[in-house]
Amino acid sequence: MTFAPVDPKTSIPQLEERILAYWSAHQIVAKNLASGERPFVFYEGPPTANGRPGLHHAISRIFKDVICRYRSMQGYRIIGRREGWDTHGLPVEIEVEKRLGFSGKPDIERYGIAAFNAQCRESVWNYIQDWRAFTRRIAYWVSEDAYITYDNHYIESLWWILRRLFDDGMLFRDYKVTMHCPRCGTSLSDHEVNLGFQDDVDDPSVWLRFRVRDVAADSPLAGVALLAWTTTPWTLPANVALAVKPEATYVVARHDGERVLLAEALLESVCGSDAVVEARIRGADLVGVRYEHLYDGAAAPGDEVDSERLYRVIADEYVSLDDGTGIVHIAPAYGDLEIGRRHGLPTLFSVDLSGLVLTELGDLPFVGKFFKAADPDITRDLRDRGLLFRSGRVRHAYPFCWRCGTPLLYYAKRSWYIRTTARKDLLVQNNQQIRWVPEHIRDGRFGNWLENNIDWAISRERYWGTPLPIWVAEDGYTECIGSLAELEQRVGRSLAELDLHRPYVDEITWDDPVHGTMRRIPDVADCWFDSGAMPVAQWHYPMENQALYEASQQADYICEAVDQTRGWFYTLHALSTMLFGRPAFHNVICLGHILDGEGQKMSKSKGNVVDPWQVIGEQGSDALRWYLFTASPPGSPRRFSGALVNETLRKYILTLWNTYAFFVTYATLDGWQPTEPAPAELTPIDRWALARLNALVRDVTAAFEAYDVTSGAREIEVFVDELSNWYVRRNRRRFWRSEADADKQAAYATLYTCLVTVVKLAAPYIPFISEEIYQNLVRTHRPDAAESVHLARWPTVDAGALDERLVADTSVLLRAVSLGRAARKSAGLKVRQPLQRLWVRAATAADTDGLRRFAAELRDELNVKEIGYLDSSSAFVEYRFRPNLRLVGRKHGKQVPAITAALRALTGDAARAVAAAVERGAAIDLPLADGTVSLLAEEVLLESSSPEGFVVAEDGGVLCALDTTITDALRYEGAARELVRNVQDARKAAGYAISDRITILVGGSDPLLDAALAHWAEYVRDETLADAIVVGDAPPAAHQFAIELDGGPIPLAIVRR
RNA sequence: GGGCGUAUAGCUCAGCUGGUUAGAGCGCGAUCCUGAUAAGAUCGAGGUCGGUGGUUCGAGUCCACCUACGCCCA
Repeated sequence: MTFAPVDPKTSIPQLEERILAYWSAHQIVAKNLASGERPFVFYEGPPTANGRPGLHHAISRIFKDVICRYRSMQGYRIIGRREGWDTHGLPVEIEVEKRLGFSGKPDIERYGIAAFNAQCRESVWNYIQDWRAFTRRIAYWVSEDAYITYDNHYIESLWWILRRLFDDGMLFRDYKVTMHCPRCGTSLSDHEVNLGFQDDVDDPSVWLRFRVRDVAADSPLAGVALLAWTTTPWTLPANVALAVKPEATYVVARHDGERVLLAEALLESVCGSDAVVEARIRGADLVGVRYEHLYDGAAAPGDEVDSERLYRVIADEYVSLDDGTGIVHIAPAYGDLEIGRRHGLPTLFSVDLSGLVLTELGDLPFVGKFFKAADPDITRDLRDRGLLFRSGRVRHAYPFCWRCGTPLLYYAKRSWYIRTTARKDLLVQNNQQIRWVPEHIRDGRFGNWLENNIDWAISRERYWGTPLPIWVAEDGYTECIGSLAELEQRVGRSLAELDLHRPYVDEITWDDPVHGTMRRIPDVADCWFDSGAMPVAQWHYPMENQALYEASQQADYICEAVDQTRGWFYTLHALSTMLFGRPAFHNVICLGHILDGEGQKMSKSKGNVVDPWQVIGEQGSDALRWYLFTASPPGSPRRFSGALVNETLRKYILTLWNTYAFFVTYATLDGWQPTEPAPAELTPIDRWALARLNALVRDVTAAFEAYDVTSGAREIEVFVDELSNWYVRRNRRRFWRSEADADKQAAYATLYTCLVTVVKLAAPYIPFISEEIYQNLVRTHRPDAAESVHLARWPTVDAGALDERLVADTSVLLRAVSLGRAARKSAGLKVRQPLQRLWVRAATAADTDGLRRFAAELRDELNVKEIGYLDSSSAFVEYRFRPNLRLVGRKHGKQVPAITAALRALTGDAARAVAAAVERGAAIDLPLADGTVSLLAEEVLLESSSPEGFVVAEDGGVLCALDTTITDALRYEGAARELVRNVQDARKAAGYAISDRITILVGGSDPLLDAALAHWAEYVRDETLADAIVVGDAPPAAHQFAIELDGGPIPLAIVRR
């Protein structure tokens, strides 16, 4: 058995294609999806496939994927790991309308709903091939056994849900304010409204008197007029109440001989400075005060109006004191519906759906006029009746129909609601059981949304959606149908062939013996209802799949972008709470949006949309995945650029790849087998690697358990860097050696264990490279091992291998190495020049002991012969002291500045004595201006500085001092090493094989070179595989070069034997 | 207008319950090391930690207000 050779320069995207082929040939995806025992429930939030998949789809898909893969490797069986497609809704309709050149609902009706919906159904699949290919290429592993929201089975489950809500009294009909175009006769979506906002619209601005009535003659309110302000006089007949702010102060003010009531804060802006305040009243105390209404509004047919509730003052937080009078005219029909519902107010109308003032208002001059045209008449009428306090004009923003330019009406229409407010407490309570990543969503954006919960309006006057299964008779008798069987029972025939969409469902009617003909209401459901109901509907529950549904009632994990807080996250949560009283999901990762390199939102119109296919083609899926996992925490918005993905590729993916390639190269040369018994003896650095590795397993597992995908990946990244740049670099010679001893076995076994384990940890993140490395390292030698790294078990921590002290010691060592290099740099001494001695000291005695353990590594890395350890007994060290603020600050508080100054002032013998005490762990007494303070050893931080005559570098309590004296012997050795390096370079340049033996020809004379060769010839021969070093001219086949030591260039040559 | 979030080096990001001289990677310049590496090391330039005020012996960190941007809602 041998490892397959590894090309260090392999094309990663091509490698990924090969892995895809492997997965497909061996049905790895299917095996993975079917694997596992304990259930782990995942819900796929369904995207709409009517556009090409973009980067933002990539990120949510891979964040879904990574958790499912992790759980799967832990032996969980993932339920619900399947595609889902959101197929209904306005975006789909608009897409089709655009293609057909339509400009509104009348066009659709003329075209025919059946034909239109057929187009919608088709349009949804336009990009499905792109989606499937994309999903496969980024290795998002889901079953193609998709749930589809337009499917009859899916819709039937939705009907079951609606029926349950209806039976519980949770589905009800009420008004809803919509933006209505009186010319087109249709509601506009928010999106359409936004298209037609105009700034600077000229409108009337009128202040009105509402006279107080039914108060005692001695009340301060007797004879007072409430002042209210409006820019829509046409809504005045629909007035049902006046609202004040509960905690605001209102005043009765005498102004121009009359007494008016308004908010104190707005008195001056409305009445000027000469008004006299007669009384002050809190807003809350005005509640219930009755006033004389201006016109009799009209109730809608069938509405019962409770006249007791009409024309009174109410108090509501919604009232603002920014403009107007602090008293707000409330007309629920035309915009104030929410406040009306909060206070149980009736709804009255003043204009109809064509925008004409209702004839029901009686004998008034503006009846029958268009609402905007009625404004001047109404103003004049009120002035004539002495009810107009003041009038003027105002310029503000107002919405117009984007199609025809007609001013829009806010208009309360009949609509169907789910009574979520009835379960508000439970919604809030259940939210507390959910782990949100990032955490702030729970009590922030999502929590606030629940706190301010309003009933969910689920009906839409549209075509392509789930038809609401509500049938109504002329007399208002209403039935909600909960299944196809129920409907069949009503009509008395099979409906097996019925498409559960408009217009076919609309054609289903029956005669109720008591109430007459039952007809379906024309509305369809809000498409968010479709997706929020997926836990039930994806299994066609309760008609089918009871077991599957039972097993997946609550998701362990879901993931979408943050814009879903009021979308899918809410609808899932609301329906689960309404139907079953429990949250729908336990853990949720809420992703931030992807921005372009400049921090701008990616949008087609800006042309800054990055095509994920291009990135994948250039750098591969793994690089893209790793970048998206590590670049920033999932909840933050992230800037994206291809350059950063490339950096990920170079810094991480290729480092891992090259470490692996190094291992395979030498293991193959040596014929090393992973099946060989584990070596009995490990060196400290081997034990370090394994301790680090096991700490990594522990930490990455903990990160995954906390759904902290990013931290886990960053930990792996640090480990791979240390493995490559410390373990492998330090141990290269152990792998090169020709003899196969226990030490070499230990190095192979250690590196092998590290690679195999890290690849398993990385597998959920970067499934392709992990698979490639796993296959070659494991499967080549152990055919009984799992067929894929994704079918392998997640690594467990070997507690016996953990060693915090060893890991800490190594990190001190790495710092000392770095400082030693810095010292060499500042002395201008190459590492190649050996030096006699390095003095070190660390912040604590324990750290210094750690350095002692790794003295050999330190000598080798810094090329010194000896290491000396400094302490207070060394006369040539100077000390500085600082308080350990974390401890001293808590204990001594305000004395900190004095203590800091006193410590800093210590010099000479006093300093030496303190240093000695601290090193012994003894307390010290520090004299201050106002007495003596006793400090414990750990409360004093010790720094040593500049011994004379040494080159020093210091950081974080670690000090390195280099003895820079270069004796002749050291000089010769340095020259010999210089020669070796130059010969090695020349070998490489000449293209010789690693094992080729050579002769070195010295073409000149140099005293230093001669002396170096006199002492170090054998060393040079060994290192360079030279059989001989001779003086002489280069033969024709030789490779010529030159080196410079002390003097001028010395010509040299090598020749292969 | 309201809610939530973000703001730290040219770029991408760390910075734990307040504590010592604010860090890393990339990029730039210089030097070095290297027979796994598209790599690595050291040094340098680059920061009023978005702004103002406050609490504290001590604020990037806590509080208030403000600014810019993003998302959601109105």
